[in-house]
Amino acid sequence: MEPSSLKPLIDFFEVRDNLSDAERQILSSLPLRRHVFQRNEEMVRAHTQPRESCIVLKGLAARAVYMQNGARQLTAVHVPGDFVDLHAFLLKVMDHSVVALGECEVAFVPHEQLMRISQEQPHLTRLFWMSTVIDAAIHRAWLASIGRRSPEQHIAHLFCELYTRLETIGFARGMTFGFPVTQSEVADMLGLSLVHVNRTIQQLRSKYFVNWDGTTVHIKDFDRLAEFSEFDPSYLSLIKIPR
Amino acid sequence: MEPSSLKPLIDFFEVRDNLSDAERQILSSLPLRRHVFQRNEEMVRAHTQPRESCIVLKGLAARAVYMQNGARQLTAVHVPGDFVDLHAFLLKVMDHSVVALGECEVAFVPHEQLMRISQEQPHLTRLFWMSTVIDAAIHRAWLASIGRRSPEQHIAHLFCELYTRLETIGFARGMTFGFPVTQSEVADMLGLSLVHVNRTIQQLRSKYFVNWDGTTVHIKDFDRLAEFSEFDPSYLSLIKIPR
DNA sequence: CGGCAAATTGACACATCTCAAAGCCTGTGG
DNA sequence: CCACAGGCTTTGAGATGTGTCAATTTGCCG
Repeated sequence: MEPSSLKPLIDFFEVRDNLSDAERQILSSLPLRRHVFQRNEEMVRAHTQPRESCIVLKGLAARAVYMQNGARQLTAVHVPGDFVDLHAFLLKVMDHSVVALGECEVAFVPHEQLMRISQEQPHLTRLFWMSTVIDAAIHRAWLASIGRRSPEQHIAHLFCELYTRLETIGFARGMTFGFPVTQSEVADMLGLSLVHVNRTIQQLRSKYFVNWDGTTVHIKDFDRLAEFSEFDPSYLSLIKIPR
Repeated sequence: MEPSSLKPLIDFFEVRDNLSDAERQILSSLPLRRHVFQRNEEMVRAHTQPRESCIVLKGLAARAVYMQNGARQLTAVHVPGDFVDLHAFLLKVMDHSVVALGECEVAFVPHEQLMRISQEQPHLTRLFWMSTVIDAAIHRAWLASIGRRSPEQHIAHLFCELYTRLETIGFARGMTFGFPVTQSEVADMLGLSLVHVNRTIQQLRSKYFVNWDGTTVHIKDFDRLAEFSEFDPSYLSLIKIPR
């Protein structure tokens, strides 16, 4: 098997707009520095000033904001094809960290390359821009979840989101996807305690047709889960429109 | 007094990077449709497909996500100079609404203008992009607040954020700023109930050197408030760096 | 003065956290 | 192959935090 490719990134864009051959070519020939991170390793560190931005190729990553007492809040999960750290290109100084959830392979792209594209490729630039704007939409959906959904609904919504995003790029089949995450990490996504997450997951297992054994999520009835959690995928911008 | 100008938008950019005369000129000559919204009016509606994006000129606006039962979560507050709805330019379909908090004057810019800039002005495009990426950073800060800060810290953090942002564009002086907002609206920002917000505010008033009479926030000791709420303004990218 | 909208209070139910102890599973060394 | 260590998951119990409901009070405006 050849090394993980940028195909999921290209899929990410092509689900939402058309790419020209030239654009596909530019993306495919980006000089990449590949790296595999182990569970919990920081691939981008808060307060640093990165000179490259990373794309998830395989596995999962998450954005994390740390508090002084060591607590943290995860603010998004990223799947293969996500240009996770594009934010750094504009922010210059990171406001948060990006950590690996389970083993995670990423590709780093130098900012000079992004700058070149931003100078010469308006359409591709807009697609990059779109990717960060979708990240913001995901943050808003998470804010709604944490602020106004019950813990049960929140987890259900999270699973619907991840399944949908993974399915879009061909990384989920048969209502199943890999989610090698600790309950404590889910607690950091939900802003709850480990113990409460544990109890909530037990309720979900018994009531709402989802199962998660710590490694794999299996959704037994997606529609029911989506209805229960008020999941509406439109915030993921899964429509092909000229951008 | 002439009508509210785009000066705060230009200030927003110039705090973070240098603008050329040509760029300032392009911004100043954008064709604008001005409109004043009353408290609680929706200036951008979720699920619609706007053909223009709006900039706050005066007053405050907020992003809102609505749930089926009528509850809502506010995900950000916007101040004069914020190009609030730039997201619509890339998203095409809105995932959320933008509502006026108190009386709010905005300027709408047609997407054709933004498209023209994105085709011809790479640097200005990056600044627009930066503005949306800062919005995402604000969402992350709010996620951390709602998930990992106490209600008291959360409100304190919110006041620090707003004071800092307003001060930056010259809309706050003497540790005071206008915040003509209802406790119920603050509850929608914090993801809490009205009653709990009321009690929390009373605690803040007595303990933490802040006052808010429903119209104006007065911060008696900013440093103490910032320390208490772990406010670190770096997520607002207030540094002048070439972008 | 009368009428509202918003702020405040009180009482009580329910949700969530913390602490601490068990139970489970897996990899390793003997 | 078994015992044990370490990391997760699960449970229990009691302390706090938050929500809900309903009544009161306050402030502003016609």
